[in-house]
Amino acid sequence: MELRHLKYFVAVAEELHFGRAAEKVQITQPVISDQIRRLEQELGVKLFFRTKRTVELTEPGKIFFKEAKQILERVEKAVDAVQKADRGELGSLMIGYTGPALYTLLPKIIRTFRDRYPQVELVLKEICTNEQVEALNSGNIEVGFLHPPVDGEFEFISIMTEKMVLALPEDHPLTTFTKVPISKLSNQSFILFPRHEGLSLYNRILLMCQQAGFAPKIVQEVTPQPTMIGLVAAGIGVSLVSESLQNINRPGVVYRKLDVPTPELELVAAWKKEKVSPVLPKFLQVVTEITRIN
Amino acid sequence: MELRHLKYFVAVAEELHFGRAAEKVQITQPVISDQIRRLEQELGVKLFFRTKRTVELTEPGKIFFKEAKQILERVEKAVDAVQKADRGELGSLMIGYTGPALYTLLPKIIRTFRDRYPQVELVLKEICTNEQVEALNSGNIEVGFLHPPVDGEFEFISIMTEKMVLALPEDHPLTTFTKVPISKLSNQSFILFPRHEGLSLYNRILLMCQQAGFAPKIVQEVTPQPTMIGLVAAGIGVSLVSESLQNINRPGVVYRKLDVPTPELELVAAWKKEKVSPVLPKFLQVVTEITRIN
DNA sequence: AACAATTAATAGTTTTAAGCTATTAATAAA
DNA sequence: TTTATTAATAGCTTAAAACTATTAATTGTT
Repeated sequence: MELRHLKYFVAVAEELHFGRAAEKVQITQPVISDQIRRLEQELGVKLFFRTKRTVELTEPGKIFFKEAKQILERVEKAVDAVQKADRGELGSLMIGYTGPALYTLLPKIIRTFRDRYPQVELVLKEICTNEQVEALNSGNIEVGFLHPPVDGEFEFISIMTEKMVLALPEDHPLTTFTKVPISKLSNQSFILFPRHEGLSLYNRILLMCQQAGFAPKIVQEVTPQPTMIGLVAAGIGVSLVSESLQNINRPGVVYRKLDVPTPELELVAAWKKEKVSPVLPKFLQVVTEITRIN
Repeated sequence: MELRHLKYFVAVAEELHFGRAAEKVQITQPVISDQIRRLEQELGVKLFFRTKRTVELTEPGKIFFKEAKQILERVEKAVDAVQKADRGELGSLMIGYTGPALYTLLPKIIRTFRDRYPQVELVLKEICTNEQVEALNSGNIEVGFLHPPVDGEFEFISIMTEKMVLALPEDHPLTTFTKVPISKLSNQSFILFPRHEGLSLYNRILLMCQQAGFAPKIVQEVTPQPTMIGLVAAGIGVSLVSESLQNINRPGVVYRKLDVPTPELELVAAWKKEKVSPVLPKFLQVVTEITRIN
């Protein structure tokens, strides 16, 4: 049995006339007669009562009619779905991101993409840069919002570059400075993110301190950044965070620039050139648009 | 696109290997390669990434895989359904019946059939004998439980024959008789069913009275029988009902035989020989069984 | 590095069956 | 009785499904 048989059968069942049914499906009448006969033979079931003049569905025929129509509809839908999927308008996309992405452009990108392609399911995973690299390589995510530098062959769109700012408890003596001299930090307790969460940035921060002549006294390594400034507010120490974190209004915390250039945190969208799913280009298009506007 | 393409596609998607897939669907490997290529071309969508050595589903391919599997399942179910319907194990049956059928064997017949063929929907309609004849002719019902004689070409199974009994209010003077002499009924108020509800029986009752030398004084013509004996209980009059009605225990009503032979009410299952649906023979089989047991 | 094994694709052929035209047989309507 | 309608049949053509044999590319092994 093939879809053709179902198509012809439905046509005859609808018209109850072999000639008109044949016309409807664009073939000649003897073909329809023959194909219905074969279908009945294969099923072992008489689908029509027919004389030389009249055609009528049998009871089993009526049952099969309902089924056949639904199957043909289903097939149409399947074809539509696979073609939509091919155009990237249906399917799913695994996305990795870091905290800083979440506090800047990612929400807007997600919202815009959702509006434009509602049939694509976006699966979001907050994971750090080097785990994103692994996930991209293994195919666990298709695109990552992460912080260079990274090893491996990736394509990039640069989203933004952020400076770091000093987060202080509001009653801290250093809040009197508009730009805090870095030398004043030599005796401060530091709250930083764990080293493995951002090796490059971590090292650049240490380097900055080293060049100012001291090694920072790190009392806590935590993540994510909202937790870091929570500890700052609690008076545990000071912290260096990306400037976009100021978008979150956290009582008890005050932000100050340093008097030296700080390490910069670049956010990029990264993906593997090979095995790009149809959804990805549509997503990157949105990323580009949103990045350009901001 | 034909079901064949879906079948081959699903095989390749499951095996991710053209050779093994070919084996699975019992054809040779080049055929599968060719058919998948044609399918992709018709859809306009690449379903597999493939090298000379490896096969992998694309994202649209994964979408289509889910759909295709479900469609094939649906087809199997449809084939099963139409074959079940052909054996009379699935479908529906319109049944007509009169009141007396309902108080005797019909419930047991229905229950037995339901247990045996749970996928057949029984549609029951309480209609009088001559309306059943029309319904049988027009195809509105396929089988009727009715009371002969009827005009027209029908097949029959005789279910049972009932005598009539006199229904009396419990405080009625005639209750003193074990067998009530018919002559005593000449002055009684009669509650009977409407003439058109059972022309033959009605006439036979009148004839019985006439032979006893009187015409019954009919004060109410109502239906169904439970309503009739309700009126008897209320003291409106006496009634002649089928003896099976005694199965319903109605306080305030007492039943007595007459001293003459009463008209007999035969209950039969009747159907048209032409256009018998596959369900009907299965139903009639149950009717025969239940009738034989009782 | 060379060789063997694996595997999807290609080429060429056979077979199946889909589909066509012409006609027939049966039935209903005029 | 005649005419029109309509499903089925017969015979033929064409399309495509499926086969065998082979190739080309890739992976793994010696």
